[in-house]
Amino acid sequence: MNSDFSIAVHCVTYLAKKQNQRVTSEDIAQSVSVHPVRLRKILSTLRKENIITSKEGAKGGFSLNDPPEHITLDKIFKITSEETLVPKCPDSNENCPIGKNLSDILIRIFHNAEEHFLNYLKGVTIKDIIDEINNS
Amino acid sequence: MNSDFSIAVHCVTYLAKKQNQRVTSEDIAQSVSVHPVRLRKILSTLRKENIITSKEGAKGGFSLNDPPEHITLDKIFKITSEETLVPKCPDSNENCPIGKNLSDILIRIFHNAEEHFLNYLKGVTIKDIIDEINNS
DNA sequence: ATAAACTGTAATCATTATTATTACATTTAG
DNA sequence: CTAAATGTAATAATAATGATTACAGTTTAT
Repeated sequence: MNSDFSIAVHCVTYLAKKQNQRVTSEDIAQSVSVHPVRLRKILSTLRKENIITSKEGAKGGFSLNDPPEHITLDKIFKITSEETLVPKCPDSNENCPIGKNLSDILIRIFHNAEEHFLNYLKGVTIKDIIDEINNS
Repeated sequence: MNSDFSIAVHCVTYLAKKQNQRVTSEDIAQSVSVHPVRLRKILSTLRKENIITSKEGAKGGFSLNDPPEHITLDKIFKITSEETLVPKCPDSNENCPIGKNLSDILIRIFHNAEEHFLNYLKGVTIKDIIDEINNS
């Protein structure tokens, strides 16, 4: 798994803290310690999923669409990292009854496990994170 | 995440199918399509956790310790892949209140999410997998 | 209308993680 | 004593991730 998810959460949290302001990728990059181009790629997917809005050009930047208490982590996880929990299986031997079927079976099992995982993340909002930050 | 977990499940399932026989890493490698040395490394960790027994030397090999219905996937996952769900966070800016705290908070959240994930895997045994293979 | 400050994105390079392979020590059966 | 195994370290090859460069397009302000 790459770190797109945690970077995305960082971005959204950052934007939530600066609600009603427009923030540049350069600015966010300062906080996350990640190259602005990479951030823009991640922010771009968040935009396509209507989590944030971007504005090009001078005085442009990014801003949150919804209040932090409405943004749950499962959504961000789905956008950035869906399916990454499902393990890669080596392409096992087609002539072996175990190898032949195991991959499909494991994928199914992991799908279910991932749902339990996401279900927990659904209960955590960006506001929860901000509250935790404020209390620490 | 690497594919150690799915390889380990494959190995254990294979050994379960050949209960009371001793199987070589070469033999398992045929089914999994993975290099025997890599298998032995993974099998070695399973041995240390008492999932399987190995015997060196001629006529040596690997065998299962317990009946398949007693082996749950969460155990195998813990052995091979514990903590791999917790996202890597870039070392973010210490001078930024968000960056400073977010990493710890995310790690905590993911710990909890992983528990839900494992809890589901705890309900799946190697016997379940064998049954699925037999029915397909 | 043009310069400056942005986003959007493709392409390349560097780094890291994963996997395969080689080599060899050790153990055991026959 | 030899052949067939495991155990494991070291190296090499491949794949994934991440940083950087380059540049096109958009918008603001002068």
